[in-house]
Amino acid sequence: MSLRHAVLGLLADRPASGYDLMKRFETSLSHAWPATQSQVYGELGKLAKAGMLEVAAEGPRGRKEYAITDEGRAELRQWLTEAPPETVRRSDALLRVFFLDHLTPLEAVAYLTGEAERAAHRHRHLEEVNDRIEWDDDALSVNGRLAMEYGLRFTAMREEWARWAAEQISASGGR
Amino acid sequence: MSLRHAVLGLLADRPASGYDLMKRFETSLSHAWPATQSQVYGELGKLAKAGMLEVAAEGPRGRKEYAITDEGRAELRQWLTEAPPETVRRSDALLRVFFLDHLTPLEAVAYLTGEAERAAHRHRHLEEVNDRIEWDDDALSVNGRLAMEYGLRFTAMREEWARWAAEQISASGGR
DNA sequence: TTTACCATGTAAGGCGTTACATGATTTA
DNA sequence: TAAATCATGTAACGCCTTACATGGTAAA
Repeated sequence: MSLRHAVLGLLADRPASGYDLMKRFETSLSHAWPATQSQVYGELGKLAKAGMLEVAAEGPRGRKEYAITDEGRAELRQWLTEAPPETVRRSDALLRVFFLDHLTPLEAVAYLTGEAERAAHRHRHLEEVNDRIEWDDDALSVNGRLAMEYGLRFTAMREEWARWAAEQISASGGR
Repeated sequence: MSLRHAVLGLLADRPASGYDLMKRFETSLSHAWPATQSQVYGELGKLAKAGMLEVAAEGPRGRKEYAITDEGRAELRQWLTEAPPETVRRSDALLRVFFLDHLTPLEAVAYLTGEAERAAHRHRHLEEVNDRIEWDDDALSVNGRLAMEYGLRFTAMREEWARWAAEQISASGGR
C-alpha cells in the first residue's frame, strides 16, 4: 500500500499534476517504487476523495494540480515514523538459485556469471549518474545521496556474491 | 509469473501434494518467493490443465500427488537458462529514504538506526540457522548454501548502509 | 473422544500491468 | 500545418492477500 505514500511524499515537497508526478516516478523513484500512469491517476483520485489531497489549481488542457492537506501530511509522517517492518520481498533471482541443480554445472555457472555481469553493469551505470549529478547540500540531495549509496552498495554486493557463487559451483561441480 | 516456476522447481525434485509444497514454501522459499495456500492450489490446477503436471497418485483425505511432466521440465529449464532480466523491485525501505527530509534529523536518524537493527537481527537469525543446518555435499545443499550466503551478505550490507546513512544525517543535520 | 494435523478448495477485494481512448496546446 | 508534448482517464486481466468453508485421519 505504499503507492499512496510515494504520491504523498512527492506532493509534500510541492503541488503537482499527475503528469508531473509521472516524471518523478520515472526518474527518482523508478528503482524504489515504480508506478504506471494508470496507477498514479487512480491514486490521486482516491487520495483526494479521502481528504489527503486537494485540487489546488486547474490549468490548460484539463490540468489539475494537487496539493497535500494536513491530513495527508499526518498520514505521511505516520508511515515514515511508525516504520512497519518492510513487506516480504520476492526475488526472481534468488528463486532461481534454489533450482540451479536442475541445470548442468556449466549452465549454472553461466547463469551466475550473467548475474554478476548484470550487477556490474548496473553498478557502472549508477556511478556514471552519480558523477554527473551535482549534489547540493539541501535536504533532497542528502536523501538522493543516501539512495544512490544504497544502490552502489547493493549492486557491488550482488556482483561479488554471484562471482563467489559461480566459483562454488565450479569447485563442487568439477569433481 | 514466477510462482509457476517455483512450483515446477519444487516438483522437479520429487512428486508432492499441495500440502507438501506449502511446507516447502514456508521454509526454504519463504524469503525468495512466498506463496499462500490459495495460490499454490490454484497454480497446481492451472499447471495440470496446461499439461506441465499430472496427478501421479491419490491418497487418503483427497490427497493428490502431483508429478512434473516433460513439458513442465522443459518450461523450468527454459526459465532457468533464458534468464530474463529480473523484474523491477519495489522497496518500501528505499522509498522512505527519499522522504526522510519530511522528518526532523533526529527522527530520521532513529528510523535509520532501527533499520540497521532490523538488518542486524535478521543477520544473526540467519547465522543461527546456518550453524544449525548440517550441510551435505549434495546438490540441494550447494544451492541452499548459495542462498544462505546471499542472505548473510545482504543483511550485512544493509546494516552497514543504514549505520552509514544515519551518520550522514547526523553530520548534515547537526549543523 | 477430543485434539492435532492432513488436505483441498472458493470468494472478495486490492494492487499492478498493458492497452485503449481522447483531446488540447505548443513548437518547428 | 504537422509533430511533439501535455494531460487525463477507462477497461481487462492477472497476481496476491485474507477470509471463509469443509471434511478426513491419526494420535493422545
